[in-house]
Amino acid sequence: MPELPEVETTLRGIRPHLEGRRISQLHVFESRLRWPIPADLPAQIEAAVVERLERRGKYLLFMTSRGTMIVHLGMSGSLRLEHPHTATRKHDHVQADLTPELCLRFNDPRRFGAWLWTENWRQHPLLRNLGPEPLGPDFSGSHLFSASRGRTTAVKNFIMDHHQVVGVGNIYAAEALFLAGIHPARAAGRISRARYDILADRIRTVLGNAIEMGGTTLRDFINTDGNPGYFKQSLRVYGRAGQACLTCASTLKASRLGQRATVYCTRCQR
DNA sequence: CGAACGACCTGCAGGC
DNA sequence: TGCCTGCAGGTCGTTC
Repeated sequence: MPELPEVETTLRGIRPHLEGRRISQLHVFESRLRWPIPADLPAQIEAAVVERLERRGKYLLFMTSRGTMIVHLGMSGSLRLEHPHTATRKHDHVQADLTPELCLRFNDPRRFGAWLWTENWRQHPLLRNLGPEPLGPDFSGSHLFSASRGRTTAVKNFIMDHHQVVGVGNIYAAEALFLAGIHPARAAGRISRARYDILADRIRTVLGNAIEMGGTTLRDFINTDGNPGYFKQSLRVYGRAGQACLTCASTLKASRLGQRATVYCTRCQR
């Protein structure tokens, strides 16, 4: 499920229930995630007050005075707020108790997610070398342009590399390239400054719109399935291989780039 | 350094 | 119905 808009929607949904609140207990039901959950994570986070909940790329940061809990949803992870006495579901791996009436549960069938602890998140190996936030002030076409000089990798792979820009996953990479009229397999180093300006703008637009849609369907994240429910709305190319291009009506083509499914219009994207 | 690819894991859809 | 294959929203680590 999670691309950047889903992570941002999750953040907005759970933040009001986390910030300023103490995690009284952390239950680990299954520690075998992308990396093993550190054995001392419960002891580190327990009784700590979550001063702030932030997002960096697709990582959620539970910041306390003692350190930061890093949470990543991986490919299939989701967070739900529930009553602690309700039954857990299959693949619920972690539960953070907040009040006698409320806990945060992490469900992740594929277990590609992560729960880690760091005392200095800015220097953490997973976070240290991340590129700029696509919706922040440091991201621009000129940034993509200068970072891509000499690179032969396909532009789709390039914008999905979070050392260049964080948070552009497989869905929105395809969507942004369609909106920018750029062929996904074009070498990143052979795209002009002007086209990168357009691409950066489309990345911002497509992610911003998806976050807005998530925000409109978002309630309070309590007793929901953790799924914002807007996924697949208004996608122009992702999942539409073989169907008609919404711009020129020619048949959208599927291919694979970096072992990821890619859909594009051979006529609109060059 | 960059590029390509395997790896991690479960669930589901489709073909036979 | 059951078995097999391939595919899925991420991204790290290894190899060349």
